[in-house]
Amino acid sequence: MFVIEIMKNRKIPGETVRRLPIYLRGLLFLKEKGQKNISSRDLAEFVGTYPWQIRKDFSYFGDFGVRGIGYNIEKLAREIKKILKLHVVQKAALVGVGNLGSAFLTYPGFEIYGFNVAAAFDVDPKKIGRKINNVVINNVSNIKTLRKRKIKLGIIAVPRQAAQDTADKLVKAGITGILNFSPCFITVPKKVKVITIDIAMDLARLPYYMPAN
Amino acid sequence: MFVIEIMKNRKIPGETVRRLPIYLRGLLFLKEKGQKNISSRDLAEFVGTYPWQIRKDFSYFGDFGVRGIGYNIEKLAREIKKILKLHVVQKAALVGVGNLGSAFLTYPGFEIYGFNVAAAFDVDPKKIGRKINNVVINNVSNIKTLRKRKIKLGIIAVPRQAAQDTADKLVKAGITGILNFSPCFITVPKKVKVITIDIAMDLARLPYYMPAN
DNA sequence: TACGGCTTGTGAATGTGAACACAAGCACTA
DNA sequence: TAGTGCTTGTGTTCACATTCACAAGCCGTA
Repeated sequence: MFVIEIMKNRKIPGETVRRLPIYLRGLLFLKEKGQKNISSRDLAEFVGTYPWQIRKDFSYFGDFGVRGIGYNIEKLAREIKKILKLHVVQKAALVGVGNLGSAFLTYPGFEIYGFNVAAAFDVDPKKIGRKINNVVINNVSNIKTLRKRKIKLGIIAVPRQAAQDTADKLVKAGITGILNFSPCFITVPKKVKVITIDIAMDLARLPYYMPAN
Repeated sequence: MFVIEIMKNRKIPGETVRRLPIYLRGLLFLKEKGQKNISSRDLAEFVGTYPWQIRKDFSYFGDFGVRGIGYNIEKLAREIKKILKLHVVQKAALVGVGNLGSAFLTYPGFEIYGFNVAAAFDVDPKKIGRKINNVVINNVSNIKTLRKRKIKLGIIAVPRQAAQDTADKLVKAGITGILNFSPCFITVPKKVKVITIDIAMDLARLPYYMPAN
């Protein structure tokens, strides 16, 4: 039997994928500070988890560390970016330029992951044509242009009652990933991945954990 | 042996608590529409989960349904609110009135869960004194007034480098629950519950699930 | 009161992820 | 080359969450 393990072919836990951006965020910060290497113990403390969790997570993708030394910060960040497909600039389209939507157009946090909010849409004629952070707000009827522009990522920040319709339009325009900020469940074809963030909903489970007085 | 089960005394899975606001959101919507009862099957389809999941989740807290009929929407919503301690108005304080923070002050979604953003703080003298949605923006140095006002819930929307300091101040002011929008891990005493939402981070795991082309 | 149709509530089985504990392996020193 | 100190990578164990399958129970009807 001459079996050579070319690739680690195990199934990746969803929880591991969820944590990768957390690690990346921490690593990029540490790299900025000029640090070269870090042990799983120190990284764990920094990002708020446990060393074994970190080592296990990385072990699904390859041997990124050096025994006795730890992980090379720059190399590890590069590897995670590759896994998450963030090694190329990811263009995203925003639909709904209300208070929340506007905030996203100027939000500085997207950049570190290599995101670029490259298009914005709204239905309000008063907003259309205006420019926020160098992005011109377009009429929603032009969503279909996303296909030509090869934008695959959509951000929904419209009122709830318009969310499903917006999702349908985005899917028709060739979007395959949606970040949904509307407080509702939306239905999409299986090939499209949706992540919903309901801001109030996360707040809503906080009191449960708080002492009565 | 005359043992009467007064309360269901089992340990509640964290995942169940995480889902309760989802159910509540759906139920309040259906109630608005005038619907009286709903089966676990229909509710599951509406909120994007499975009937057995819903039944199991509720079973930790009591017998809320009626066999053969389903759940009374109004009663169930009331029960969930009680479990989540949302049956009384929960006042929250916002720290950081930038683009994102301003959006929260006008965000309509908090209301349905019974939240009231009752105070806002910033460091920028230009913003202090201004009023957004009937809330006067206060100097951060006045955070300590939260204790007197019995506000127990804090929302952090400041730049990353100020996040930990803000959290410390909130804790000192008696806050016991924090919703953190800054893209970093913050350390607090064990009695304080923190939920961190990093908007870009959720976006960051989307490309992983998207087809290469 | 008995029966049929329907839906809940839940023990048990299955699946998934977290935590552990330790062998493997690198750097450095002598 | 052998030894020491340190940190990774991972098989195994343990804990938690999902899914199943079905008995229990309500309602309407006759």
